[in-house]
Amino acid sequence: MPMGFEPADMQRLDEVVATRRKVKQGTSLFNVGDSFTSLYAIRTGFFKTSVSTEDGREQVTGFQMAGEIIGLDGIVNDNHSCNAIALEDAEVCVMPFSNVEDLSREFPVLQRHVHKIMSREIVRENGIMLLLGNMRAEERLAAFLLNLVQRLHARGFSKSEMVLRMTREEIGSYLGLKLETVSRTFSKFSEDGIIDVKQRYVRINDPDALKMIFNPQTCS
Amino acid sequence: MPMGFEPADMQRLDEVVATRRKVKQGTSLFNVGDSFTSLYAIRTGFFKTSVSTEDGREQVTGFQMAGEIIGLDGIVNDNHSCNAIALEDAEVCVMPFSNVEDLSREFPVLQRHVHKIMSREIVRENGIMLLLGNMRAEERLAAFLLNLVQRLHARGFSKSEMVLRMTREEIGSYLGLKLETVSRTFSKFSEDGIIDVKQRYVRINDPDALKMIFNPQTCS
DNA sequence: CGAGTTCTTGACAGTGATCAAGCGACGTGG
DNA sequence: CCACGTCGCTTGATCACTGTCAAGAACTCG
Repeated sequence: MPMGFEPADMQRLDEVVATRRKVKQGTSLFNVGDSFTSLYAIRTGFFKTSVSTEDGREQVTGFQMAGEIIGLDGIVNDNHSCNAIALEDAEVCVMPFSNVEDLSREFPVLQRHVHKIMSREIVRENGIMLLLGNMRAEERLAAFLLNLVQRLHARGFSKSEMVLRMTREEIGSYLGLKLETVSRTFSKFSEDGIIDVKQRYVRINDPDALKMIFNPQTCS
Repeated sequence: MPMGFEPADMQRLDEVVATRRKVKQGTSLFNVGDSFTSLYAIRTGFFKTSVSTEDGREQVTGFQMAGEIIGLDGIVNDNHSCNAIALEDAEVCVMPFSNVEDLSREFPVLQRHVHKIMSREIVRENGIMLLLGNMRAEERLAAFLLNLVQRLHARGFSKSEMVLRMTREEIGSYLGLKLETVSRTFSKFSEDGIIDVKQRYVRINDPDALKMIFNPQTCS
Protein backbone atom coordinates (compact mmCIF):
# COMPACT_ATOMS: atom_id res chain seq x y z
CA MET A 1 0.00 0.00 0.00
CA PRO A 2 1.22 3.47 -0.83
CA MET A 3 2.69 5.85 1.68
CA GLY A 4 1.59 9.37 2.34
CA PHE A 5 -2.01 8.87 3.37
CA GLU A 6 -3.89 10.74 5.97
CA PRO A 7 -4.95 8.29 8.68
CA ALA A 8 -8.51 9.43 8.15
CA ASP A 9 -8.34 8.28 4.54
CA MET A 10 -7.05 4.85 5.39
CA GLN A 11 -10.48 3.52 6.15
CA ARG A 12 -11.87 4.65 2.82
CA LEU A 13 -8.92 3.14 1.05
CA ASP A 14 -9.60 -0.19 2.63
CA GLU A 15 -12.60 -0.24 0.37
CA VAL A 16 -10.45 -1.12 -2.63
CA VAL A 17 -10.10 -4.60 -1.23
CA ALA A 18 -13.33 -6.51 -1.59
CA THR A 19 -12.28 -9.92 -0.38
CA ARG A 20 -9.36 -12.20 0.04
CA ARG A 21 -8.82 -15.34 -1.90
CA LYS A 22 -6.66 -18.35 -1.26
CA VAL A 23 -4.93 -20.02 -4.19
CA LYS A 24 -3.54 -23.51 -3.75
CA GLN A 25 -0.14 -24.41 -5.14
CA GLY A 26 -0.35 -25.36 -8.77
CA THR A 27 -3.74 -23.77 -9.36
CA SER A 28 -4.39 -20.60 -11.27
CA LEU A 29 -5.62 -17.26 -10.04
CA PHE A 30 -6.72 -16.49 -13.59
CA ASN A 31 -6.07 -17.76 -17.08
CA VAL A 32 -5.89 -16.40 -20.60
CA GLY A 33 -9.39 -15.42 -21.67
CA ASP A 34 -10.86 -15.10 -18.19
CA SER A 35 -12.91 -11.95 -17.91
CA PHE A 36 -11.10 -9.20 -16.07
CA THR A 37 -12.71 -7.72 -13.02
CA SER A 38 -10.01 -7.23 -10.43
CA LEU A 39 -6.40 -6.63 -9.67
CA TYR A 40 -4.79 -8.84 -7.07
CA ALA A 41 -2.32 -7.84 -4.39
CA ILE A 42 -0.30 -10.82 -3.22
CA ARG A 43 -0.40 -11.17 0.57
CA THR A 44 1.49 -14.42 0.84
CA GLY A 45 2.87 -16.93 -1.60
CA PHE A 46 4.56 -16.86 -4.94
CA PHE A 47 3.17 -16.73 -8.48
CA LYS A 48 4.30 -17.06 -12.04
CA THR A 49 2.60 -15.39 -14.98
CA SER A 50 2.89 -16.82 -18.46
CA VAL A 51 1.74 -16.56 -22.05
CA SER A 52 1.87 -19.20 -24.75
CA THR A 53 2.12 -19.63 -28.49
CA GLU A 54 -0.72 -21.43 -30.24
CA ASP A 55 1.47 -24.50 -30.55
CA GLY A 56 2.07 -24.68 -26.84
CA ARG A 57 5.43 -23.02 -26.24
CA GLU A 58 5.25 -21.25 -22.90
CA GLN A 59 6.89 -18.00 -21.94
CA VAL A 60 6.99 -17.16 -18.25
CA THR A 61 6.57 -13.39 -18.15
CA GLY A 62 7.26 -12.89 -14.47
CA PHE A 63 7.57 -14.26 -10.95
CA GLN A 64 5.61 -12.33 -8.35
CA MET A 65 5.86 -12.33 -4.58
CA ALA A 66 4.22 -10.74 -1.56
CA GLY A 67 3.34 -7.10 -2.04
CA GLU A 68 3.28 -7.22 -5.81
CA ILE A 69 0.25 -6.66 -8.00
CA ILE A 70 -0.97 -8.96 -10.76
CA GLY A 71 -3.76 -8.70 -13.26
CA LEU A 72 -2.81 -5.47 -15.05
CA ASP A 73 -2.78 -7.34 -18.35
CA GLY A 74 -6.57 -7.65 -18.20
CA ILE A 75 -7.46 -3.96 -18.28
CA VAL A 76 -7.05 -3.32 -21.97
CA ASN A 77 -9.45 -5.93 -23.33
CA ASP A 78 -11.51 -6.74 -20.24
CA ASN A 79 -10.00 -10.20 -20.52
CA HIS A 80 -6.84 -11.59 -19.12
CA SER A 81 -4.11 -12.25 -21.66
CA CYS A 82 -1.83 -14.27 -19.42
CA ASN A 83 -2.07 -17.04 -16.84
CA ALA A 84 -1.26 -16.54 -13.16
CA ILE A 85 -0.36 -19.73 -11.34
CA ALA A 86 0.57 -20.13 -7.68
CA LEU A 87 3.95 -21.77 -7.18
CA GLU A 88 3.13 -22.22 -3.52
CA ASP A 89 -0.04 -21.87 -1.48
CA ALA A 90 -0.93 -18.21 -1.66
CA GLU A 91 -3.40 -15.62 -0.55
CA VAL A 92 -4.32 -12.49 -2.48
CA CYS A 93 -6.38 -9.39 -1.87
CA VAL A 94 -9.03 -9.05 -4.54
CA MET A 95 -9.33 -5.43 -5.65
CA PRO A 96 -12.23 -4.93 -8.05
CA PHE A 97 -10.87 -2.60 -10.66
CA SER A 98 -13.96 -0.39 -10.58
CA ASN A 99 -13.21 0.26 -6.91
CA VAL A 100 -9.64 1.13 -7.80
CA GLU A 101 -10.79 3.57 -10.44
CA ASP A 102 -13.47 5.14 -8.26
CA LEU A 103 -11.14 5.71 -5.35
CA SER A 104 -8.35 6.87 -7.65
CA ARG A 105 -10.53 9.76 -8.70
CA GLU A 106 -11.05 10.67 -5.08
CA PHE A 107 -7.47 10.22 -3.85
CA PRO A 108 -4.75 11.59 -6.11
CA VAL A 109 -2.13 9.74 -4.11
CA LEU A 110 -3.82 6.44 -4.95
CA GLN A 111 -4.16 7.50 -8.56
CA ARG A 112 -0.46 8.24 -8.72
CA HIS A 113 0.29 4.93 -7.04
CA VAL A 114 -1.68 2.97 -9.63
CA HIS A 115 0.07 4.78 -12.44
CA LYS A 116 3.45 4.03 -10.94
CA ILE A 117 2.67 0.35 -10.57
CA MET A 118 1.74 0.10 -14.23
CA SER A 119 4.74 2.11 -15.33
CA ARG A 120 7.02 -0.04 -13.19
CA GLU A 121 5.72 -3.12 -14.93
CA ILE A 122 6.42 -1.56 -18.33
CA VAL A 123 9.96 -0.71 -17.27
CA ARG A 124 10.52 -4.17 -15.83
CA GLU A 125 9.46 -5.73 -19.11
CA ASN A 126 11.80 -3.41 -20.99
CA GLY A 127 14.59 -4.87 -18.89
CA ILE A 128 13.53 -8.41 -19.69
CA MET A 129 13.48 -7.59 -23.38
CA LEU A 130 17.05 -6.37 -23.05
CA LEU A 131 17.95 -9.59 -21.28
CA LEU A 132 16.23 -11.82 -23.81
CA GLY A 133 17.49 -9.93 -26.82
CA ASN A 134 21.09 -9.31 -25.90
CA MET A 135 22.42 -11.39 -23.05
CA ARG A 136 24.09 -14.76 -22.94
CA ALA A 137 23.01 -17.59 -20.71
CA GLU A 138 25.38 -16.75 -17.86
CA GLU A 139 24.40 -13.11 -17.88
CA ARG A 140 20.72 -14.01 -17.84
CA LEU A 141 21.00 -16.33 -14.89
CA ALA A 142 23.22 -13.93 -12.96
CA ALA A 143 20.69 -11.14 -13.50
CA PHE A 144 17.88 -13.44 -12.45
CA LEU A 145 19.56 -14.53 -9.22
CA LEU A 146 20.55 -10.99 -8.26
CA ASN A 147 17.05 -9.70 -8.90
CA LEU A 148 15.41 -12.49 -6.96
CA VAL A 149 17.64 -12.27 -3.91
CA GLN A 150 17.33 -8.49 -3.87
CA ARG A 151 13.55 -8.68 -3.83
CA LEU A 152 13.61 -11.32 -1.12
CA HIS A 153 16.02 -9.27 0.93
CA ALA A 154 13.69 -6.28 0.65
CA ARG A 155 11.10 -8.50 2.32
CA GLY A 156 13.34 -9.37 5.22
CA PHE A 157 14.89 -12.57 3.96
CA SER A 158 18.56 -13.33 3.63
CA LYS A 159 20.77 -11.28 1.37
CA SER A 160 22.60 -14.36 0.16
CA GLU A 161 20.44 -17.45 0.58
CA MET A 162 17.16 -18.47 -0.97
CA VAL A 163 14.95 -21.37 -1.82
CA LEU A 164 13.71 -21.20 -5.35
CA ARG A 165 10.00 -21.67 -5.76
CA MET A 166 10.19 -22.54 -9.45
CA THR A 167 11.64 -25.40 -11.47
CA ARG A 168 14.61 -25.19 -13.80
CA GLU A 169 12.17 -25.35 -16.66
CA GLU A 170 10.26 -22.32 -15.39
CA ILE A 171 13.46 -20.38 -14.87
CA GLY A 172 14.49 -21.35 -18.38
CA SER A 173 11.17 -20.25 -19.80
CA TYR A 174 11.51 -16.88 -18.11
CA LEU A 175 15.07 -16.44 -19.34
CA GLY A 176 14.58 -17.79 -22.84
CA LEU A 177 16.73 -20.86 -22.16
CA LYS A 178 16.16 -24.60 -22.00
CA LEU A 179 16.18 -26.28 -18.62
CA GLU A 180 19.40 -28.11 -19.43
CA THR A 181 21.15 -24.82 -20.06
CA VAL A 182 19.87 -23.43 -16.77
CA SER A 183 21.11 -26.51 -14.96
CA ARG A 184 24.51 -26.37 -16.66
CA THR A 185 24.88 -22.69 -15.85
CA PHE A 186 24.03 -23.31 -12.21
CA SER A 187 26.67 -26.03 -12.20
CA LYS A 188 29.24 -23.73 -13.74
CA PHE A 189 28.59 -20.97 -11.19
CA SER A 190 28.89 -23.61 -8.51
CA GLU A 191 32.18 -24.97 -9.88
CA ASP A 192 33.51 -21.41 -9.98
CA GLY A 193 32.60 -21.02 -6.31
CA ILE A 194 30.25 -18.13 -7.00
CA ILE A 195 27.24 -19.92 -5.59
CA ASP A 196 26.30 -23.10 -3.78
CA VAL A 197 23.39 -24.94 -5.31
CA LYS A 198 21.51 -27.90 -4.06
CA GLN A 199 18.31 -28.37 -5.96
CA ARG A 200 16.06 -25.46 -5.05
CA TYR A 201 18.43 -24.11 -2.43
CA VAL A 202 20.87 -21.42 -3.62
CA ARG A 203 23.49 -19.58 -1.65
CA ILE A 204 25.32 -16.67 -3.23
CA ASN A 205 28.94 -16.73 -2.06
CA ASP A 206 30.27 -14.00 -4.29
CA PRO A 207 27.63 -11.45 -5.27
CA ASP A 208 30.27 -9.24 -6.88
CA ALA A 209 31.22 -12.02 -9.25
CA LEU A 210 27.58 -12.32 -10.28
CA LYS A 211 27.40 -8.57 -10.81
CA MET A 212 30.52 -8.76 -12.95
CA ILE A 213 28.97 -11.43 -15.12
CA PHE A 214 25.76 -9.47 -15.38
CA ASN A 215 27.43 -6.16 -16.02
CA PRO A 216 31.20 -6.19 -16.61
CA GLN A 217 31.42 -2.38 -16.57
CA THR A 218 30.33 -1.83 -13.01
CA CYS A 219 33.29 -3.30 -11.16
CA SER A 220 31.56 -2.88 -7.84
CA MET B 1 -8.17 10.29 -28.55
CA PRO B 2 -10.74 8.14 -26.85
CA MET B 3 -14.28 7.72 -28.06
CA GLY B 4 -17.44 8.29 -26.07
CA PHE B 5 -17.04 11.89 -25.05
CA GLU B 6 -19.74 14.44 -24.77
CA PRO B 7 -19.05 17.22 -27.25
CA ALA B 8 -19.22 19.64 -24.36
CA ASP B 9 -16.34 17.86 -22.69
CA MET B 10 -14.14 17.93 -25.74
CA GLN B 11 -12.98 21.43 -25.08
CA ARG B 12 -11.91 20.62 -21.54
CA LEU B 13 -10.10 17.56 -22.76
CA ASP B 14 -8.10 19.64 -25.18
CA GLU B 15 -6.41 20.94 -22.08
CA VAL B 16 -4.37 17.77 -21.74
CA VAL B 17 -2.28 18.94 -24.67
CA ALA B 18 -0.08 21.80 -23.66
CA THR B 19 1.94 22.27 -26.82
CA ARG B 20 3.19 20.53 -29.88
CA ARG B 21 6.75 19.69 -30.52
CA LYS B 22 8.59 18.85 -33.71
CA VAL B 23 11.31 16.22 -33.60
CA LYS B 24 13.77 16.01 -36.47
CA GLN B 25 14.79 12.65 -37.87
CA GLY B 26 17.59 11.11 -35.87
CA THR B 27 17.06 13.30 -32.82
CA SER B 28 15.56 12.20 -29.55
CA LEU B 29 12.31 13.19 -27.93
CA PHE B 30 13.75 12.08 -24.61
CA ASN B 31 16.62 9.97 -23.34
CA VAL B 32 17.38 7.71 -20.41
CA GLY B 33 17.65 9.83 -17.31
CA ASP B 34 15.71 12.82 -18.62
CA SER B 35 13.24 14.01 -16.04
CA PHE B 36 9.71 12.92 -16.79
CA THR B 37 7.06 15.55 -17.16
CA SER B 38 4.86 14.59 -20.07
CA LEU B 39 3.44 11.86 -22.20
CA TYR B 40 3.62 12.33 -25.94
CA ALA B 41 0.99 11.48 -28.52
CA ILE B 42 2.53 11.02 -31.94
CA ARG B 43 0.78 13.16 -34.54
CA THR B 44 3.05 12.40 -37.45
CA GLY B 45 6.27 10.50 -37.92
CA PHE B 46 7.79 7.33 -36.62
CA PHE B 47 9.78 6.61 -33.48
CA LYS B 48 11.84 3.88 -31.91
CA THR B 49 12.29 3.41 -28.19
CA SER B 50 15.33 1.64 -26.82
CA VAL B 51 17.22 0.66 -23.70
CA SER B 52 20.88 -0.31 -23.38
CA THR B 53 23.22 -2.38 -21.27
CA GLU B 54 26.06 -0.58 -19.54
CA ASP B 55 28.46 -1.94 -22.11
CA GLY B 56 26.52 -0.46 -24.97
CA ARG B 57 24.36 -3.24 -26.34
CA GLU B 58 21.09 -1.72 -27.50
CA GLN B 59 17.65 -3.26 -27.31
CA VAL B 60 14.94 -1.58 -29.35
CA THR B 61 11.82 -1.95 -27.22
CA GLY B 62 9.30 -0.70 -29.76
CA PHE B 63 8.48 1.17 -32.93
CA GLN B 64 5.73 3.75 -32.57
CA MET B 65 3.66 5.51 -35.20
CA ALA B 66 0.93 8.14 -35.45
CA GLY B 67 -1.70 7.88 -32.75
CA GLU B 68 0.46 5.98 -30.30
CA ILE B 69 1.62 7.23 -26.91
CA ILE B 70 5.18 7.28 -25.66
CA GLY B 71 6.73 8.22 -22.36
CA LEU B 72 4.90 5.83 -20.02
CA ASP B 73 8.24 4.47 -18.83
CA GLY B 74 8.95 7.74 -17.06
CA ILE B 75 6.07 7.69 -14.59
CA VAL B 76 7.48 5.28 -12.06
CA ASN B 77 10.73 7.09 -11.23
CA ASP B 78 10.00 10.58 -12.56
CA ASN B 79 12.80 9.88 -14.99
CA HIS B 80 12.74 8.28 -18.38
CA SER B 81 14.28 4.84 -18.53
CA CYS B 82 14.42 4.54 -22.30
CA ASN B 83 15.32 6.63 -25.31
CA ALA B 84 12.79 7.78 -27.88
CA ILE B 85 14.32 8.64 -31.24
CA ALA B 86 12.53 9.88 -34.35
CA LEU B 87 13.16 7.67 -37.37
CA GLU B 88 11.65 10.36 -39.57
CA ASP B 89 10.70 13.97 -39.01
CA ALA B 90 7.89 13.87 -36.50
CA GLU B 91 5.49 15.96 -34.52
CA VAL B 92 4.08 15.09 -31.13
CA CYS B 93 1.47 16.48 -28.78
CA VAL B 94 3.02 17.21 -25.41
CA MET B 95 0.67 16.14 -22.63
CA PRO B 96 1.99 17.18 -19.22
CA PHE B 97 1.29 14.21 -17.02
CA SER B 98 -0.14 16.36 -14.25
CA ASN B 99 -2.79 17.54 -16.71
CA VAL B 100 -3.52 13.94 -17.62
CA GLU B 101 -3.94 13.02 -13.98
CA ASP B 102 -6.05 16.06 -13.14
CA LEU B 103 -8.44 15.54 -16.02
CA SER B 104 -8.54 11.78 -15.41
CA ARG B 105 -10.05 12.47 -12.04
CA GLU B 106 -12.69 14.61 -13.65
CA PHE B 107 -13.49 12.39 -16.63
CA PRO B 108 -13.78 8.67 -15.91
CA VAL B 109 -13.72 7.90 -19.61
CA LEU B 110 -10.28 9.52 -19.88
CA GLN B 111 -9.14 7.70 -16.77
CA ARG B 112 -10.20 4.41 -18.28
CA HIS B 113 -8.48 5.34 -21.53
CA VAL B 114 -5.18 6.01 -19.79
CA HIS B 115 -5.38 2.73 -17.94
CA LYS B 116 -6.06 0.86 -21.16
CA ILE B 117 -3.11 2.45 -22.90
CA MET B 118 -0.78 1.35 -20.14
CA SER B 119 -2.27 -2.13 -19.99
CA ARG B 120 -1.98 -2.45 -23.77
CA GLU B 121 1.71 -1.67 -23.52
CA ILE B 122 2.16 -4.33 -20.85
CA VAL B 123 0.38 -6.88 -23.03
CA ARG B 124 2.39 -5.89 -26.09
CA GLU B 125 5.61 -6.41 -24.17
CA ASN B 126 4.39 -9.81 -23.00
CA GLY B 127 4.06 -10.72 -26.65
CA ILE B 128 7.58 -9.55 -27.41
CA MET B 129 8.91 -11.59 -24.53
CA LEU B 130 7.22 -14.63 -26.05
CA LEU B 131 8.80 -13.80 -29.38
CA LEU B 132 12.27 -13.24 -27.94
CA GLY B 133 12.17 -16.25 -25.67
CA ASN B 134 10.66 -18.87 -27.90
CA MET B 135 10.67 -18.04 -31.59
CA ARG B 136 13.16 -18.67 -34.33
CA ALA B 137 14.42 -16.02 -36.71
CA GLU B 138 11.84 -16.68 -39.42
CA GLU B 139 8.97 -16.63 -36.96
CA ARG B 140 10.21 -13.38 -35.45
CA LEU B 141 10.48 -11.60 -38.76
CA ALA B 142 7.13 -12.92 -39.97
CA ALA B 143 5.46 -11.69 -36.79
CA PHE B 144 7.18 -8.34 -37.14
CA LEU B 145 6.08 -7.81 -40.74
CA LEU B 146 2.51 -8.86 -40.06
CA ASN B 147 2.27 -6.57 -37.06
CA LEU B 148 3.74 -3.61 -38.90
CA VAL B 149 1.60 -3.91 -42.01
CA GLN B 150 -1.52 -4.38 -39.89
CA ARG B 151 -0.84 -1.21 -37.95
CA LEU B 152 -0.14 0.70 -41.14
CA HIS B 153 -3.29 -0.65 -42.72
CA ALA B 154 -5.30 0.52 -39.71
CA ARG B 155 -4.00 4.00 -40.56
CA GLY B 156 -5.18 3.85 -44.14
CA PHE B 157 -2.05 2.55 -45.82
CA SER B 158 -1.77 -0.50 -48.00
CA LYS B 159 -2.52 -3.95 -46.64
CA SER B 160 0.43 -5.45 -48.47
CA GLU B 161 3.05 -2.80 -49.17
CA MET B 162 5.19 -0.70 -46.91
CA VAL B 163 8.36 1.28 -46.67
CA LEU B 164 10.31 0.44 -43.58
CA ARG B 165 11.44 3.39 -41.54
CA MET B 166 14.13 1.48 -39.68
CA THR B 167 17.40 -0.19 -40.61
CA ARG B 168 18.09 -3.91 -40.61
CA GLU B 169 20.11 -3.35 -37.48
CA GLU B 170 17.17 -1.73 -35.69
CA ILE B 171 14.85 -4.52 -36.77
CA GLY B 172 17.41 -7.00 -35.54
CA SER B 173 17.74 -5.23 -32.23
CA TYR B 174 13.98 -5.31 -31.75
CA LEU B 175 13.79 -8.99 -32.66
CA GLY B 176 16.89 -10.14 -30.81
CA LEU B 177 18.76 -10.92 -34.03
CA LYS B 178 21.84 -9.60 -35.78
CA LEU B 179 21.38 -7.48 -38.87
CA GLU B 180 22.89 -10.20 -41.08
CA THR B 181 20.28 -12.67 -39.88
CA VAL B 182 17.52 -10.17 -40.61
CA SER B 183 18.91 -9.61 -44.09
CA ARG B 184 19.25 -13.32 -44.78
CA THR B 185 15.72 -14.00 -43.57
CA PHE B 186 14.38 -11.24 -45.82
CA SER B 187 16.25 -12.87 -48.69
CA LYS B 188 14.84 -16.27 -47.86
CA PHE B 189 11.25 -14.99 -47.75
CA SER B 190 11.92 -13.28 -51.05
CA GLU B 191 13.35 -16.44 -52.66
CA ASP B 192 10.29 -18.33 -51.44
CA GLY B 193 8.09 -15.74 -53.16
CA ILE B 194 6.40 -14.76 -49.91
CA ILE B 195 7.52 -11.16 -50.12
CA ASP B 196 9.29 -8.78 -52.46
CA VAL B 197 12.05 -6.79 -50.83
CA LYS B 198 14.08 -3.99 -52.18
CA GLN B 199 15.96 -2.24 -49.42
CA ARG B 200 13.36 -0.50 -47.28
CA TYR B 201 10.48 -1.36 -49.58
CA VAL B 202 8.56 -4.55 -48.72
CA ARG B 203 5.60 -6.06 -50.51
CA ILE B 204 3.80 -9.01 -48.93
CA ASN B 205 2.72 -11.38 -51.70
CA ASP B 206 1.49 -14.20 -49.54
CA PRO B 207 0.28 -13.07 -46.12
CA ASP B 208 -1.03 -16.55 -45.35
CA ALA B 209 2.43 -18.00 -45.78
CA LEU B 210 3.73 -15.46 -43.27
CA LYS B 211 0.96 -16.38 -40.87
CA MET B 212 1.84 -20.03 -41.27
CA ILE B 213 5.45 -19.31 -40.39
CA PHE B 214 4.42 -17.19 -37.44
CA ASN B 215 1.82 -19.61 -36.20
CA PRO B 216 1.64 -23.04 -37.88
CA GLN B 217 -1.55 -23.99 -36.02
CA THR B 218 -3.81 -21.33 -37.46
CA CYS B 219 -3.99 -22.48 -41.07
CA SER B 220 -5.96 -19.42 -42.03
C1' DC C 1 29.87 12.96 -58.01
C1' DG C 2 31.84 10.92 -54.06
C1' DA C 3 31.94 9.61 -49.24
C1' DG C 4 29.64 7.24 -45.98
C1' DT C 5 26.02 4.34 -44.67
C1' DT C 6 23.20 0.41 -45.33
C1' DC C 7 22.43 -3.96 -47.24
C1' DT C 8 23.67 -8.50 -49.11
C1' DT C 9 26.17 -12.68 -49.26
C1' DG C 10 29.73 -16.16 -48.12
C1' DA C 11 32.64 -18.95 -44.94
C1' DC C 12 33.27 -20.38 -40.54
C1' DA C 13 32.61 -20.61 -35.46
C1' DG C 14 30.23 -20.82 -31.14
C1' DT C 15 26.44 -20.84 -28.03
C1' DG C 16 22.77 -23.13 -26.67
C1' DA C 17 19.31 -26.79 -28.22
C1' DT C 18 18.36 -31.49 -28.68
C1' DC C 19 18.59 -36.23 -27.58
C1' DA C 20 19.67 -39.50 -24.21
C1' DA C 21 20.77 -41.67 -19.88
C1' DG C 22 21.10 -41.89 -15.10
C1' DC C 23 20.67 -39.95 -10.52
C1' DG C 24 18.38 -37.98 -6.59
C1' DA C 25 14.55 -36.17 -3.97
C1' DC C 26 10.07 -36.43 -2.55
C1' DG C 27 5.58 -38.31 -1.59
C1' DT C 28 2.35 -41.99 -1.28
C1' DG C 29 0.75 -46.22 -0.03
C1' DG C 30 1.55 -50.68 1.68
C1' DC D 1 9.17 -47.31 8.14
C1' DC D 2 10.37 -48.70 3.83
C1' DA D 3 9.53 -49.66 -1.15
C1' DC D 4 8.41 -47.81 -5.18
C1' DG D 5 7.05 -44.56 -8.67
C1' DT D 6 7.19 -39.99 -10.34
C1' DC D 7 9.12 -35.80 -11.14
C1' DG D 8 12.88 -32.81 -11.28
C1' DC D 9 17.77 -32.28 -11.87
C1' DT D 10 22.35 -33.24 -13.75
C1' DT D 11 25.55 -34.47 -17.20
C1' DG D 12 27.34 -36.11 -21.72
C1' DA D 13 27.42 -36.22 -26.86
C1' DT D 14 26.05 -34.24 -30.90
C1' DC D 15 23.68 -30.91 -33.84
C1' DA D 16 21.69 -26.70 -35.64
C1' DC D 17 20.77 -22.03 -35.66
C1' DT D 18 22.44 -17.84 -35.42
C1' DG D 19 26.56 -14.96 -34.65
C1' DT D 20 30.95 -13.34 -36.27
C1' DC D 21 34.11 -11.80 -39.60
C1' DA D 22 34.84 -10.23 -44.11
C1' DA D 23 34.14 -8.33 -48.65
C1' DG D 24 31.70 -6.11 -51.94
C1' DA D 25 27.45 -3.97 -53.84
C1' DA D 26 23.77 -0.64 -53.65
C1' DC D 27 21.84 3.23 -52.10
C1' DT D 28 21.60 8.05 -49.98
C1' DC D 29 22.66 12.58 -49.36
C1' DG D 30 25.46 16.47 -49.15
